[in-house]
Amino acid sequence: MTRRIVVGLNAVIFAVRDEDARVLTVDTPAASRTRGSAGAGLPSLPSGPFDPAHDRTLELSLRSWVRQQAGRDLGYVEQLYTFGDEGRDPRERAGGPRMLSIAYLALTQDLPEAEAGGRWMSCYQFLPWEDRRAERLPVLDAIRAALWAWAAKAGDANEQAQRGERIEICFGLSGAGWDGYRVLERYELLYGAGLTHEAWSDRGRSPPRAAPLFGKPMAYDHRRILATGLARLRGKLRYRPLVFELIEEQFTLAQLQRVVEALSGLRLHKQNFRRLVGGGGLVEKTGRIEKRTGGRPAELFRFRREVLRERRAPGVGAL
Amino acid sequence: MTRRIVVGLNAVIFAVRDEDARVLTVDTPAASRTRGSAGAGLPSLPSGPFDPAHDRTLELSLRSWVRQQAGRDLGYVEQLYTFGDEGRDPRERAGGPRMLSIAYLALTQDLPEAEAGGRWMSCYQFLPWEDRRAERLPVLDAIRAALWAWAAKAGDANEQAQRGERIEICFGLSGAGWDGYRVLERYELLYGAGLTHEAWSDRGRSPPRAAPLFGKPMAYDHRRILATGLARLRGKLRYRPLVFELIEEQFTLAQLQRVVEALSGLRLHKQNFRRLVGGGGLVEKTGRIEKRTGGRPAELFRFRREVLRERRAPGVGAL
DNA sequence: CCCACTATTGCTCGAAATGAGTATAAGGCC
DNA sequence: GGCCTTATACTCATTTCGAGCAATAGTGGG
Repeated sequence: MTRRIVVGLNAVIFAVRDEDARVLTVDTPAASRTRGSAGAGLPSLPSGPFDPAHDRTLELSLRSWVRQQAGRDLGYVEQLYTFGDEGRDPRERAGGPRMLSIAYLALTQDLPEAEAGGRWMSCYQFLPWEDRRAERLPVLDAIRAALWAWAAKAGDANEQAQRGERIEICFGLSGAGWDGYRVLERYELLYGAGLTHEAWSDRGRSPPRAAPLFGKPMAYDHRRILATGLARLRGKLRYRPLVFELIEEQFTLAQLQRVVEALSGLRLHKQNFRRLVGGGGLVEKTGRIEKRTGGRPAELFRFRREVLRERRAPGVGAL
Repeated sequence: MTRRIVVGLNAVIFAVRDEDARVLTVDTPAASRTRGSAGAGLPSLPSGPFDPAHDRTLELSLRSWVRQQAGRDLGYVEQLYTFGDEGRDPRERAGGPRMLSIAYLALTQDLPEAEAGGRWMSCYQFLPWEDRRAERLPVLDAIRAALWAWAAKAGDANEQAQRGERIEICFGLSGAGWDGYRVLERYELLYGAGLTHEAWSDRGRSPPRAAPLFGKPMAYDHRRILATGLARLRGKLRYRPLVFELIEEQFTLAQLQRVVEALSGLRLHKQNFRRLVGGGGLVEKTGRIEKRTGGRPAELFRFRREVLRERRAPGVGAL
């Protein structure tokens, strides 16, 4: 009845560079590696303790240890989700305390080359199926094949149909098409179908030979947390001007578009994007010009703050 | 460093009856009343302990004590937010443990007359400015007046402008109009302006005489949690078919519309609503007829599950 | 049986947003 | 200058959205 609870804070910190959505990772301390993946130094999300004696609020606590570890202040921060399933951290097993993690989403624009073993890695190494900017994505075909095989293995016809429906909705095979927002649902579907490393290592087993496993694994349930963060970010991009937290103060429309594409994992129609952000009042000209475009020089824009008063849902909607 | 943490679970349980959005409340145990409001038996949200020794997941924990207290199973449940600010629970003060609350949103359709002191209360008793179904809302004028007075009291002109902008955005005075989603922002603005009971009682003070205070108070920070829940519900209504968790299996379009109106706090154009849900494939005819309408009998509809495959964001969008 | 009343249902119409395409402008580079 | 590249300006058909008009099918009163 009086098992101890330890509360940790996790941060999913996003940045964009070189047309790539990146997340800050750290090396997992060897002492706390998961069993099934022992020896593999898996990346994990930055995390720190919540100290109930000193931290006045959860967010301040997060900001303070990130400042200490990364040597810089976070800009935009919002709470994501609290993860508390039994067994999500192997340190619980040996009669240890129950581990809760409160995850936060954070956005930053310049990438400080992180100290203390931190590394900026592309999100899409961990969730490769989420990047649909390329014309053809071989990994998606492989995933679909593996998922259909899993659906076919279901016990009764009813469950087969249910699995099929989930696959269609999650991976955009039905009339609705691909929904960039369903990042977490897709990860959980793959996990449930035994198509991620974590699905096996969490149960202390090693995957069957020749089993297809998709994406690089992370330690603990951190890939799930990353998926939660990316889903939230993509969702909110539609109706809040979050992009501007991730880009310099002045930018060309092409730069802005590339950042949005990197985050949404989709290619956008250039002229319509320009109409959307320009006509929608989301950005305004600065009058200055950027010449290093390779073609015609581009005008520099900045975020137009007044849009917050004018539009109900100022974002790059309809991804 | 080793202050104890107690984790509690809160539930914001919504239901709709008599064209009114209701939330399940319980009487606050006298032992743990807040100082400033001592004597007033304030309603609070149902809450229960999270027992790290026995509860495998947070959601199962929530479901189990709700089942015990209310004698029934919850349907739709989703995690809302984790509240952990110092001082949000007066039990922390006497050197007690740090209190964290993980809040959940739950939806249910039939209202069991709750046992154990539970009562279904209209949300809009606590957040009266959120119900804009009536033509003219005196409370809104009073709120605006009080907020402008607060803005005028700001130190420098810069802060005055900032306050003014927040007021305009939150209360729909600018071009963007009213955004039903910003429930929490509005509550926090009022709280910050000292226009709620809790703003004073949290600091152990009593409000100045003749200070306008809006909405019924709840215990602790539960009104903030309620606002968080209502915001989430309204937001999600737009792109997920959550309404159907709150209504009987078969319903007329007018009934459905009244439920949506109760939740969104807005009046909707009848014919367009019908087009939205019918044409959008969200509902389908059952063939049966409801005669007790007072006018022309109405057809009965049901939720059309296939819409999940067909549309990316099946909801009653654009409230 | 006709009529007033009520609420449902079907339809129209213009404004606005959306998706996709064509054309033109302004740099660098050979 | 001619060519390549990218930015920017317009066009056009389609869909969606907001708002109103009209017809329909019941009830209850005289």
